[in-house]
Amino acid sequence: MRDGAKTRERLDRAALKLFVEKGVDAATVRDLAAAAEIAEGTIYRHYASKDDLAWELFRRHFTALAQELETLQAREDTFKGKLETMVGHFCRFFDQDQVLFSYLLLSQHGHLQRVTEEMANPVEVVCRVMAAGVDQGELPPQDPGVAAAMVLGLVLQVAVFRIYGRLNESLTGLVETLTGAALRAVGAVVQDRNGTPPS
Amino acid sequence: MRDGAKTRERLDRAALKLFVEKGVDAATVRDLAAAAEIAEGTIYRHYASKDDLAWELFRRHFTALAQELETLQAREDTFKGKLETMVGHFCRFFDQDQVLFSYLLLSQHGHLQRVTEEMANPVEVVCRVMAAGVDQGELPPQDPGVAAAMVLGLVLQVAVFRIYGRLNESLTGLVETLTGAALRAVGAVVQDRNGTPPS
Amino acid sequence: MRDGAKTRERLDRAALKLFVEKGVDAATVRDLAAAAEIAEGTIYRHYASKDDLAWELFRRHFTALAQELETLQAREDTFKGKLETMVGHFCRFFDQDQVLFSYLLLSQHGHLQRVTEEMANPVEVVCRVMAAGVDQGELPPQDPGVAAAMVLGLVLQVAVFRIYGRLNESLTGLVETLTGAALRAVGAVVQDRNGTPPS
Amino acid sequence: MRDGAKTRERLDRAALKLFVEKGVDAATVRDLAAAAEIAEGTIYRHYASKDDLAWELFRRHFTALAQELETLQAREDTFKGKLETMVGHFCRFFDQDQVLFSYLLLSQHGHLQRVTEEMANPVEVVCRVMAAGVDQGELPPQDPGVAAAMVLGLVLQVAVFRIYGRLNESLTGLVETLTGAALRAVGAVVQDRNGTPPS
DNA sequence: AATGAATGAGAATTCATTCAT
DNA sequence: TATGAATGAATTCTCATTCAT
Repeated sequence: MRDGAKTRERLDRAALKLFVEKGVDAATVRDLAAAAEIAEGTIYRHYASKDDLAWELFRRHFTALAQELETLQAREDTFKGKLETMVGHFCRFFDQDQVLFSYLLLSQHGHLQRVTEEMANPVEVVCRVMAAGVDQGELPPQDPGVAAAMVLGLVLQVAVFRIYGRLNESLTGLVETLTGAALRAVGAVVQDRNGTPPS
Repeated sequence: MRDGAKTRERLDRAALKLFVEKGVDAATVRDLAAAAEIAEGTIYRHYASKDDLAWELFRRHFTALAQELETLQAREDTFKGKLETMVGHFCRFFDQDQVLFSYLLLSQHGHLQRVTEEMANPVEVVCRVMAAGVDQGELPPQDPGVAAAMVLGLVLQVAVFRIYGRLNESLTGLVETLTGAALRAVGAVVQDRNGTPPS
Repeated sequence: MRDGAKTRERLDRAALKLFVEKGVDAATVRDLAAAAEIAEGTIYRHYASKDDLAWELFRRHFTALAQELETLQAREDTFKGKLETMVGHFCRFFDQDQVLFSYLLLSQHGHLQRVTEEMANPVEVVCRVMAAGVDQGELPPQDPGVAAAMVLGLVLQVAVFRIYGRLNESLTGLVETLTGAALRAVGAVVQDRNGTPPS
Repeated sequence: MRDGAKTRERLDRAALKLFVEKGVDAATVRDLAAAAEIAEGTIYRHYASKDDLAWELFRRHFTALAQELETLQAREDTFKGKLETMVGHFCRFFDQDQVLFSYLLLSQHGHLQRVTEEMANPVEVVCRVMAAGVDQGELPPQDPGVAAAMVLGLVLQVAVFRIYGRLNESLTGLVETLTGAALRAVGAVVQDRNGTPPS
């Protein structure tokens, strides 16, 4: 029982790492077992299949991220507050567990078809925040979907640049920059470049 | 003698389509041959391997896109002009050949490791435009890499939303919105939401 | 768990037999698996490739033969003794395991390029015995390489005739004939046809 | 007609060379066409199949060699004369066209099954000369098959050593050595090492 | 006769999964 | 639970041969 949990934890981390390094398809069960230092057959004590492992890792953290974003944005009253806290969370998440963040980011296209409407979904959270911002008049009238895409892309592409070594700063250090840029992009503020509102 | 060029054209289109639909790994050589209505062996008269086909398709259009962007931005004198023309090109490209655009967008993570410095690279073009904008004082001082990531992400994520059906408008119809958002994000203009400069 | 050693043994014997019957190239992996009564994939748990299997089978027994010849010749003091014991060994080897002997004999040209200087080599053993015979004055002055070739050819071609059904006697029954002929060929004895030294 | 003959000649030489270098199975039709500087399809204007080409090259020269040996030995009256002329022919053949000789020598095991009794066969010629030598009392009583094998092996293995670089002399230079060794091996002479009969 | 693109059967190999221990 | 040898279906790739030009 104890051991089972530890074994599974080792497997999960090893899988995350290999899936990011080589891609889900290219990482073989043999690779996974070797990296987790367990036997190949043991994987099937914990997951029904390799695909199930990949999906389960995605689903688990994808929904967890959605729930975290949901909780955080709900605490804030203003659109600006919600956006700031969400951008901040993305950045901290990236810095705290780049492997996991990269997995969600890079493997999403292989999993998105299986994501159902019922599942907690970070993209939906962002969309809803945008729609609310427009509804509340905190944002100029616009397609909330477009706004969500722009904000999400703005942050995630910086993560991609970081992953590929085009950028070396921590994302946490860029929170203000990104938040400011996002707010300006969606027209939430008309202000100078630094993201600080005019006094 | 049979016409090799036409055969290859059929193969290229079929491969692009299948690679986008199922992913490079999941699309089998058998699938490709069936979709292109050629024999499996014929594929190997045109490409050394399935991977070579996937890579060659990526490389060819990735560098072509870079060259197009380069040509277009060079025609413009101002940062704003360069950005507008680049965003416009992305949007038109998407609307004209969504399959090809999707291939470049979704398969990039499987190919980026093989991209060398010598290759024409759309990301580099955007980065250089940003750096020049900062140098010329058209943009507030900032990390050009971060700026490039933000602009690129802003546009590409809208394309992703479009691909996954979250958005239904043509990207061409969003050119002004995206350009305005991008300009504001990097601090190139201080203005209202619509991207029209204050009179 | 299943017994890997037995599986491998079955595979080795089946491969040896098929390789001799049809040749390495003509024997398919499917043939091998069927003959060994294992699955095709199982072959790759024991050898990296069909070629590796063929080479490993060659290498293993080629060096073993060299070591046996070396041990045997070292026990003898005279050139004549060394030659007799080596010819005897070849003949007994043939009679005891014609499949294995045939494999070494018939497949050699496909493997000889991979034989390195470091590997124990039966041909080298024979060459060294010839050189020593000349050095010790037990043999008239002559090129030891030519002498080795003649002795080796004399014995091996009889094996070839046996394999192709031109001869039906056991090689063991020909040991004295072959030894005598070999000794006379290299000028080690001047005597009558039967290999018995003049009294 | 003219051209056809030249094309075929180029193909034959290229095939011989490649078959020796890589083996019949490993040499592809593409290789052959490239080496002969003709199109792949052209090969089938001259031979029904790759196997037919390999076999035809073997058969043609195998039987030619048999006929030459037959003619030469028939000119000689004594066993010794016959053996000398045959050994001489093998050696000259080797020196004049090593590629062709090597092809016959190294590819024989892949073709011997198709050799019929009716075909002129160099091995048979040697066997018949041996049998006649025993019948005429020029040779001590012995199995002519064994004698033929020994003589043949003695000469051919020297050729093998030459092919693999263990020997550097021309075979023609070894004719006397080989003839003497062969005669002594089969008991045709009782004499010194040099192959010169006692005066 | 010659060409070389296209074919497709068949080969080697991979690898997720099963199962005896 | 854990192991890792064995499985075999599926995959990639090869290459002798065909055939339209």
